[in-house]
Amino acid sequence: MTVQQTETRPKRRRAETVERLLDAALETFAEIGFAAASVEDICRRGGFTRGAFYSSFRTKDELFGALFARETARNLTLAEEVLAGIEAETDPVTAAVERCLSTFRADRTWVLVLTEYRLHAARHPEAAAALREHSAGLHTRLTHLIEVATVRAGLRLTVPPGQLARIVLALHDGVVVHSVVPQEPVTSGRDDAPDLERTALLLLLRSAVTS
Amino acid sequence: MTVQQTETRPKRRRAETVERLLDAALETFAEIGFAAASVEDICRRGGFTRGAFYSSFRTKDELFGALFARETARNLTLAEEVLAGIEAETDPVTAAVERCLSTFRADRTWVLVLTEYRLHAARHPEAAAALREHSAGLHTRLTHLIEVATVRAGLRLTVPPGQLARIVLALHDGVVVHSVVPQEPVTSGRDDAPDLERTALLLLLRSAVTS
DNA sequence: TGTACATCAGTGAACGCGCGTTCACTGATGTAC
DNA sequence: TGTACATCAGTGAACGCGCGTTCACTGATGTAC
Repeated sequence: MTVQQTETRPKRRRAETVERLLDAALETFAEIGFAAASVEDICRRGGFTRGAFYSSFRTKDELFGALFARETARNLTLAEEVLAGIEAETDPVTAAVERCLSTFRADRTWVLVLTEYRLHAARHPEAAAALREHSAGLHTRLTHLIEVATVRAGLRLTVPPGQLARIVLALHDGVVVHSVVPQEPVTSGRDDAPDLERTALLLLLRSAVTS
Repeated sequence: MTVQQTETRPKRRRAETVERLLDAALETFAEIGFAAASVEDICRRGGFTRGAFYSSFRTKDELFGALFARETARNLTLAEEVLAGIEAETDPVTAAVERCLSTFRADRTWVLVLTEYRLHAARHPEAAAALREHSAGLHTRLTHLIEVATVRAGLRLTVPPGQLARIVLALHDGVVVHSVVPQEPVTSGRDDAPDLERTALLLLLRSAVTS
C-alpha cells in the first residue's frame, strides 16, 4: 500500500518532530520540572540538537503553551469518548462517577505538569487564559452531563448544576494534588482510605440529589 | 526601659537576619517562583549581599525548607488560636466551619509558595517528609475537632471522622489551588459562585452527619 | 573604666559553569522543465 | 527519466550573560583582666 510507504519514506516531517519534542518535554518537565529542564535536556531525550528546537519553537515558554494545548485537547477528547452514550445507562449518575474515577486515576506525569502550568499561569496572562479556557470546557461538559443525567434518572438537584460541577472539579483537583507527594514507603498499620474521592462524591451527591 | 535598649542597640542579630531573609524569600518566591528567584533577588529585597545569605543557609534548597517550616508552624499556631474554645459553642460544627473559612481565606502568597513546595517535594524526599508531617498535623487536629464537636452536639457520623477530615482538607486544597489563576478582568453577567467551599462543606456535612 | 584580643555578621570581588538563543552551514527532500 | 535549482529540517559551534557558591577581608560587638 502506498500509505505504508508514505509513513516510512522520509519526507516533510516537521509535525512529527514537534510531536517528539512535546513528548520529550512532557517527560522531562514531569521528572525535573519546567524551570530545571534545559532545552538541551529536552532535545537529547527527543534525539535532536538544540537547533531543531528553535526551528520549531521560539522560546521555552512557547513550547510549554503548545504542550498544555496538546494535552488538554487529548484529555477532553478522552473524556468525550468515555462518557459517550452515558445517558442510556440505567443509573447514569453512578455510572458517570465510576467511569470518570477509573479513567482519570491520578496520572502522575500529567498532574505534575498541570500543577506547574498552573503556577506558570499565575504569572503569565496568556497561560492563564489558556488554563481558564480549559477549565471552562471541563465545567461546561460536566454541567451538561449532570443536567442530562439527573433529568434522565428523574431526579432533582438541591444546588444549581453548574455549581455542583464546580464542586466536583475542585474536589477532584484537591485529591489529585495531594497525590504528587510520594507516600511513605510502608504505611504498615491500617489503610483506612479505601477511595477518598469516591466516598466524597457519594456523600456530596446524597445531599445534592433528591427524588 | 532596658528592654527598649536591647531592641535598638546593635547586638547579636543572626536570628533577625534569618527572619528578614525568610520574609524576603516568601515574597520573592510568590512573585516569580522558586527556580526563577535568584539568591541575589532575595538578598536585595532583604537588604543584604549574597554573602550574608550563605552565612545563614548552606543552599537555596535549605532556605526553602526553613521557609516552609516557619510558615507551616505559624499556620498551625493560628489554627489553634482560632479554634480555641470552639467546644463551648452551641453549634460547634457550623461555628468551626465559619471560623476556618474566614481565617483561611485564600492567602495568595502562601498558596503559591505551598503549591511550589508540593512540586519540590515530588522530587526531594526530605521535603516530602516535611510536607507529610505538616499534612498529618492538620489531619490529626481536624479529626480531633470533628470528634469533639460531634459528640458535644450529640450527633453521629456516617463516615469515620479521620476520613471526613481528609475529604474536607482535599476539598479546601482543591478550591484554593484554583485561586492562583487570576480571574478574567470582568465576569460581567451573573456571578453564580457565592462561596463554593461553604456550599460544598454544607452539602458534605448534611450527608456525613445524622442525629 | 580602659585596653587587648576574640568572635561574629556581613561585605563584595571573583570563579567557573551551564544556560537560552543565534547563525552559518549541510545534506535530504521536493519541484520545474 | 534526468538534471538543476529551491526549499526544508536539522546540525553543531559560538556568544555572552547571569547564576550559585566561595573566600579573604572588615568593622561591629562581646569578653577577659
